[in-house]
Amino acid sequence: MAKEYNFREIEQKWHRLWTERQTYKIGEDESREKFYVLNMFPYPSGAGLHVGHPLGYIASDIYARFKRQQGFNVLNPMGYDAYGLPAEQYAIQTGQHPEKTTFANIDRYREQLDKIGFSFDWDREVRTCTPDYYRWTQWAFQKMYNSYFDEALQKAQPIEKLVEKFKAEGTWPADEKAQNDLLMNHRIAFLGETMVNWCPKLGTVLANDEVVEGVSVRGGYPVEQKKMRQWCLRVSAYSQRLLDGLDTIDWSESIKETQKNWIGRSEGAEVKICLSSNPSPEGKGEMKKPLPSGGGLEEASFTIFTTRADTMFGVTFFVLAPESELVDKVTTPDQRAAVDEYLKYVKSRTERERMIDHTVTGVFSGAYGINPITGDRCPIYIAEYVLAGYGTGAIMAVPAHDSRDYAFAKHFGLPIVPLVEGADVSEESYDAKEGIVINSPVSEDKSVKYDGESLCLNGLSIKEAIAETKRFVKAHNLGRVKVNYRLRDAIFSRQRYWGEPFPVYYKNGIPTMIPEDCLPIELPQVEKFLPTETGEPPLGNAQIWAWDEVNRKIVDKKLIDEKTVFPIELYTMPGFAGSSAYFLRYMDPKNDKALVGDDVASYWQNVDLYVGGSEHATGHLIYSRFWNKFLFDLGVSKKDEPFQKLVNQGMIQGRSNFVYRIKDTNTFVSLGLKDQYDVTPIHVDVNIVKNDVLDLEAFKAWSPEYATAEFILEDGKYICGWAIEKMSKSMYNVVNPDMIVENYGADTLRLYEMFLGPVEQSKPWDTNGIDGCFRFLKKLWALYWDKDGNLALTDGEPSADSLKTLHKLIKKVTADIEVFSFNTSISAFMVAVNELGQQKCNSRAVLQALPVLISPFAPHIAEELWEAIGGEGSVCDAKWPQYEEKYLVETSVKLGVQFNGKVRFDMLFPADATPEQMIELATSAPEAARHLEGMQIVKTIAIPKRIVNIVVKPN
RNA sequence: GCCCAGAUGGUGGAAUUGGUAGACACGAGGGACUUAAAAUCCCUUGGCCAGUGAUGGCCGUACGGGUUCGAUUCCCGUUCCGGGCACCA
Repeated sequence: MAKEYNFREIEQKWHRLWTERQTYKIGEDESREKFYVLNMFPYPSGAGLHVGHPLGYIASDIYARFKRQQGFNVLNPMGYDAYGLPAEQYAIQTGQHPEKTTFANIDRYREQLDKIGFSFDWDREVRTCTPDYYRWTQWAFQKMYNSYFDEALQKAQPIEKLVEKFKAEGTWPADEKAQNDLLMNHRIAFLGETMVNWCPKLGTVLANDEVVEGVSVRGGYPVEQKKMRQWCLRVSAYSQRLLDGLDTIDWSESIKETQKNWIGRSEGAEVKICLSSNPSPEGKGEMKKPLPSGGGLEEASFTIFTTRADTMFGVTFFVLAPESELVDKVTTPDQRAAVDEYLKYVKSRTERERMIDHTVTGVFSGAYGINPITGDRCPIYIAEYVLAGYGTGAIMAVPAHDSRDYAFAKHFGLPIVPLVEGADVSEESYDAKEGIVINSPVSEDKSVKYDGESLCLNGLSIKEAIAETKRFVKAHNLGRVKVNYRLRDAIFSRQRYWGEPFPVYYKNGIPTMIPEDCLPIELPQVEKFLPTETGEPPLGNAQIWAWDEVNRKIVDKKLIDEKTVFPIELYTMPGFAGSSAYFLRYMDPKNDKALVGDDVASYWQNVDLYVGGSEHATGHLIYSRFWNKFLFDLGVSKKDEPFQKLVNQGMIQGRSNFVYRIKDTNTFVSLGLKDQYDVTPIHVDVNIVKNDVLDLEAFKAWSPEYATAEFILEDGKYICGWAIEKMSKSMYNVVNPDMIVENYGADTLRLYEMFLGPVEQSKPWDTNGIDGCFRFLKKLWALYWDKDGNLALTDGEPSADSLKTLHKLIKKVTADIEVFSFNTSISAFMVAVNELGQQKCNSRAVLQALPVLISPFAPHIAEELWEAIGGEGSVCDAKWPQYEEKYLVETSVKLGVQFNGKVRFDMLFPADATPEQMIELATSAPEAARHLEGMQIVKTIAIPKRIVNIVVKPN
């Protein structure tokens, strides 16, 4: 009896031995080069792992094991993102305390992860909800509170430096409240009264990336705008560095693009527009003199932002955002009623309506502004298509070259002046930034002179015209060059229970940091942790939640006297707080003196390879880059960018199966025959379907409703229909990795997840092909044993074929792992194992290399074989083999010969043939003679080692 | 609307980055072993045409053009699917 591949026994054995021997425990080792592999850690949700979760973990584990075998000291940790909305929502849905569910879920995750055989160093596990971890989240927050962003240095600085600066400038106020307000405008973590995304259903505010199309990402509940006092992080200060950093890291173009869009840098000009003091439409020419400077100007002017400075000559009106403070100032008495009515209308519209419905609305303010370049007097409108939150909340409208301005001008019958040669603006605007400028100015007297110079852009390209206008505006003090970013500050408070408490108390309303050495401030136990629609924070229910300044501890709220005992912040931090610097904590998870020790941080530097989903592009991946840059400014983190290379694993979609019930019966008809009946498709659990064939007995047992089901079969089988859908319980298409491990083993699961296709690509989970991977492992296994179950290796000289197979494999796999092409590596293994089987190879020299090569993919079987052949230690530490070219040399090269691209045949050339010899051989070959008959050779081309082309034409 | 990525057999996907398209796997069909099943092994498998056959020919990488001796690959245009941003001036 040949020895059977008993994966259960093997996998259990090695899980035990790995734990006993601490195979995956690693430390800092200066003698070896470090490599840091990291997965985005999971939210321990209640449903447990499905087959989509391990995809990225398997990919990174393969790479980590590979790097380790290449001699690197590899850090490959895992932990849990346990605070935040998902964990809390699950607790709420199941009516349990989040602490209980979170820890139960973590245990379940751990159990599932352990079955798959990852090389995680579990001694380094972090959980964001444990006090020894979130102590450093609170610590970082306090550092941010005590820092400001120095624009000139482009880095964070201690807030004291800013105080010094204000004092030196003489702008430091005497009043403590004013001092506090002033600093609050500069702190990186600050308390701000801003419009926030308020989600009543979730009972909390949300960050911009947590809201899509006016509804919450989590749950899909409506979100409204509300002015609230909230903690914020000044992420926007880092806009330029976040943008610049993208050029230094190895991320996919699409995710960099997403971040660039999100940061939304636009370079433009701010131009000061004076109000026309002349109420009559005949007020022309009044500004044909340099702008007055100083006194009185502020009241009579506003500033617009534009990226198209070249279009100053085409301005025919100005527009203010309805929320702009200017609206009130400019509105004339006779337009007051109309404006008020319009503002009322705008207010009645939800964010969502405004986003979806783009009909043109607006109202004339009654006021006029003077275009400083042409001196023209243009009406000022108020319209909701201009946003208060971006730029200055005011624009100059150029209908000829902006589609929104165009629509507005058409609607209100305003003039449209084209400025680009050949642009036809009779039907639509010409928005492209290409062309030659005209009408700028139309005539010389339409351009205002400043210090004897007037602007003329005619004949310039648009690009040149933008630059020239910016220069002019700057030179004559009409405005300034300005860069705007779309990226907004992150709202950092949540009116929720399950998050890090803020280490802050309020002393007479002024936020004050709890001393650093008193951290962490632990989350208090409360009975009622549910959020409220009104936004009352659950921490308000905590009784022991006041700060005693003298005794430096948390005390009962009843003791609050506003003298030495003060209320503590009731909000908690959002989910992204804990996930923003966890990669640093893994380096030194047990350090109770620092987030990470300086030596340790210097050794591990940053993450070399980060693997996770692209859905975090505008959330976690922005926040953690920001957070890390801040810590870098502090000197805690050693690299400006936290994640050098990023691989985005694709989503695993569900593949649902359907049965077809004939209407009003309990009879089900197979896929191929369903069109002959009136049927209703019904989702059926994919776990009772194999290769789209329904297990009839299992189906009857699945639900009492189907116990008496009858079937119309085709070829004796019931074939199910299928569709690709989201993997979800309600579609009955969730595949649990435990079942795969149970039936095929972890090694097969690992192989199959990788074999499914490129890691980066989204694809449906389709168990149909899993047998192929299982068969491969059985064949690999069979190479090592003879009929009696004894090791079949011999020490004889391996055959040239076997050596070639082996070295081809080493070459291919080494190259493929390096570029994350795991599906093609596995294909190469399958080819190699088939070849070795056919060669009846039992040479030790060849077969001892295979366990090493396969171990990143299938570590359990690799360990077992490695042990069986007497390998030393764990296969994890076995040296990755090198291939040798000499075994790969072809004795002859098979080449295609083409005649005029139409006729071709294969022939063998000697490997060392020169191009000339190849041509000679090709043209004199008997096969060639047939094709060359009656033909004239026009041209011969020899591509070294590849192909000979002979171009012919009829004689 | 703007930006990014993509489209290859019945299916998942390969293709040394311009050089024999369809590796590998699944599924399907045929065969061997077996009382039978499972397991295992072997053969066929992009389409069409001709031939008893070995084989030969034509078409074929979403569609239409182009560059090239040669294009799945490069260029231009079109269609479709996915992702991001979106009254961002």
